[in-house]
Amino acid sequence: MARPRTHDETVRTRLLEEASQVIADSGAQGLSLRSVARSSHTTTAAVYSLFGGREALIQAVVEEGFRRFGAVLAAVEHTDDPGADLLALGMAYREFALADPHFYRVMFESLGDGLSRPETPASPTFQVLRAAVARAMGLPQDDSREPGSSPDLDPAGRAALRLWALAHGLISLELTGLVPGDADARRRDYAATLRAARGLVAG
Amino acid sequence: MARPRTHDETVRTRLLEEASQVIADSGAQGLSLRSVARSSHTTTAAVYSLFGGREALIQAVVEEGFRRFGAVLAAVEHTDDPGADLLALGMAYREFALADPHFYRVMFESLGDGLSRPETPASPTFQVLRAAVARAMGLPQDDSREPGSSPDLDPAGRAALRLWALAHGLISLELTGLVPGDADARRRDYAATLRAARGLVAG
DNA sequence: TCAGTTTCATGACACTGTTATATAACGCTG
DNA sequence: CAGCGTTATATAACAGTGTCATGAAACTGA
Repeated sequence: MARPRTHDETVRTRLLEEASQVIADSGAQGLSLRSVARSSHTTTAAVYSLFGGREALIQAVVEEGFRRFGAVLAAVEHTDDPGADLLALGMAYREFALADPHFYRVMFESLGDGLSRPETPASPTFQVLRAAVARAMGLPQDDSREPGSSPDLDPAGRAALRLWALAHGLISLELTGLVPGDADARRRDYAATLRAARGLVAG
Repeated sequence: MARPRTHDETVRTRLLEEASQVIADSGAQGLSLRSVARSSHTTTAAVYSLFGGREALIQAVVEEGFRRFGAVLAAVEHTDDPGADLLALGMAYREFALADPHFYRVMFESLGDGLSRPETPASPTFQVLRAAVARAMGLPQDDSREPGSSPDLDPAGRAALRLWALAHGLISLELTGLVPGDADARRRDYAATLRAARGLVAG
């Protein structure tokens, strides 16, 4: 027919929520525009006018995911022990990933689908980690160099990237089922590995 | 019609090769049974009788990939410097992943699609890494404990898993476009990070 | 030779993303 | 308030998809 009244919850929001749910449940692979449109009480045309297509809808979900992710990491409180704070950050990171594995995968492991990744080392989410590392290293918390002067990273940024890679790698292997042990053991090993990673922030 | 003569290259092999090509080019997402069947001069029914379906075909490609991967890693020569050997292994690992990013992704990042992962910490490919770590640590090269006695890892296995996670994490982030710098810089940083990871094999 | 099994071509089914068309609702301008 | 352009959305069609049932040809082993 034609354009019906917009409800309290706007169509765009409903589509985003339903799509997020499907992606969290079964990954981006299992996302069907038709079924998402149906459970949002609209049609696929809405997806095209509001987002641009299937890929763009997924991209919107990913961006929403990064907002949530940033909030989770930023909520980790600062104590007077920067090393402990860093570990807490790593545990929060892991918890987020394991809570919604499919979601985490879509956020971090897409590649080449034309998605523009909102999470670059310059992004706010990364800066939370970088600042925590800088505290632990006794360095200034904000990158003091000229903004945009160079794509390279300062020492704290480099260390943060290494820690990030380690955490992400462990979690990624764990999600793929390649890490042995039960859930508790894996959690302990993850924490122990992060603690053993002090050397990564030095070199 | 009916079953035509089997050619020199059997249908199964052709399907596997075409599927590998498509996956290397555009990932598992872009694999269409119909187009793979067409370029293999057969029909989709062959995929079902020879493999079992789309998912099973992908799984077969993954297994073939792990065979190639194992061969690449096993081909890294041993010198009298176990530390350098370990680094060389890491570089070979990275080279394999960057040569066919889609392929690497399909191998390591699937999760929950019902694929049974042939690459577990007990698998031969992992054992290549574990043995190299054991040499570098001055430990016996083969896991001397009762086989299957425990799902846990021995010290060399634990260290190997950590190094694996670090390498995989760095590569995964790099494939997603989250590591700054040009290709040379990224390669150097990767090597530097592996060298700095000595602490991971201690704790 | 002859049953039994495997391979695979054909065709149908339900489903997919995308797009063209048409129309209803909104936002603006006068 | 009237009119107009823009946007949102329903409908319907198109080409493509994975899967499966049917049946026939080719292998296999006794």
